[in-house]
Amino acid sequence: MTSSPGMHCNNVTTNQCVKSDGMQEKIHDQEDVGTSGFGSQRAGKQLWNQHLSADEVINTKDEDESPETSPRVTGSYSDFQTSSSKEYQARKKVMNYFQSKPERIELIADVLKYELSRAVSRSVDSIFKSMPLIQTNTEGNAETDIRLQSSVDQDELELSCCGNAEVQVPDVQTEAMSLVVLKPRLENKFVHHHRPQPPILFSNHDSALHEDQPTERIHNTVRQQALRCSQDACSRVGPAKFDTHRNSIKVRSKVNSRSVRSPQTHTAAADPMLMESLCLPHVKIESDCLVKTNLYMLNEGLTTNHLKKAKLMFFYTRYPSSLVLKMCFHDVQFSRCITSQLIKWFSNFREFFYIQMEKFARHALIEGVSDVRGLTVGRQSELFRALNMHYNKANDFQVPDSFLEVAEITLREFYIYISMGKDRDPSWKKAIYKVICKLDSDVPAQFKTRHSA
DNA sequence: ACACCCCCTG
DNA sequence: CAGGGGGTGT
Repeated sequence: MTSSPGMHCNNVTTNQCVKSDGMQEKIHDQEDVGTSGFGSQRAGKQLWNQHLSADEVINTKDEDESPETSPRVTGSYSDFQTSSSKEYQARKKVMNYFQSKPERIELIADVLKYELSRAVSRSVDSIFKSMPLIQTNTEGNAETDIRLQSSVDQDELELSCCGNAEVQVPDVQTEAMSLVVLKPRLENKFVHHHRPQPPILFSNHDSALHEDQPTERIHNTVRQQALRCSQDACSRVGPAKFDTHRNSIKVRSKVNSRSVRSPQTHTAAADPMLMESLCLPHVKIESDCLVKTNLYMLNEGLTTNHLKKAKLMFFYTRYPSSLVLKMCFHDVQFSRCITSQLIKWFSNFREFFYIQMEKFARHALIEGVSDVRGLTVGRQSELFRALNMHYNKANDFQVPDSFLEVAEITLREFYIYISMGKDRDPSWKKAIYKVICKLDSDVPAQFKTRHSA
């Protein structure tokens, strides 16, 4: 009962911060956009309380019923000091009284033990509840006051019971703050499109976090996440992926990936073994959820959504470089196998593309088209419909004009070569490929942002 | 040796 | 779309 509670508090708090930050990416599809911060906060608290053990529920109740230790909405640090001072004076009188009654010393000792135990429990809980709000909520609303008061309370506790005032909350807050602040701003490319851009729901976590998401929602969702993890995110990945050894590795690779955050590692913070050692049931649940969510966010395999995205990319690039692929699929843990698979996909796309071109070129020759200028590829053309059906089956993506131009050029190339009888050369298509590969255009940034990756 | 591509096949 | 063979370039 010396420094270990304080250390635990700190580690737990750090875990919580990393966790809430790490969860951000899959948050927004689970939140009602119209939910106010306060309402959301309340909902989160309710969910959070469902994780409390019976003892903790009792403590929470006591907290509400004990005015001398309960944080007040309108309270301030000076108020706290004043009340603390009064409390001390009162206790001093009581102690003086009991000094003359030795038989009651044991009783008062028990009472004090109970109070201390309760304060520790409540303080640990208050750290969890207050951290994200302390970081970023600059508005002096009631919620903030409550959280700050809890923080002060907790700080006081650690100063008195841990004897090591340097490790405390401010450092943890600073670290957590850095995680939030360092998150790169997302560019909202979609607003520039003249047509309601299809949501581009490509990948497993296409529901990426909106940049200016209120902290309350992040905070709140961490708790909801803890509840849902066994049904939702966890079900997206195979159960075999969660052995303890891999957990720490995957978490670290997540942090170090081209991901939201700074390259700093939080090994201790993300170490599930450490969190399990804390013997806090709700922390354990969230540690599992954190690990699984991280796995969930960094795919080890390509999904059908990745395939859809790749097909749409084909409208811009027929021969994507590895770099482009990595930029557009940075939610995937790249390996030789993944790269090969992506390359193979585009190879298959090209194959279909060229087959269609050859087919329609020959068809045009048979139909007696005598001038290449008569060969066009419009959006109403049969050729385009065939291509669109293959690469954009849902027809929810606005195919760029540049693709129509490339298709037209390709069709004419095939037509010319065939009409000249060059298709007798076994490698006659190579010359066409050489032309077409130079017609790639840049993949729009929206394919490279976290919204789509 | 390796990466990448095309072609063929199922 | 994936697997595999064969070709080409570095």
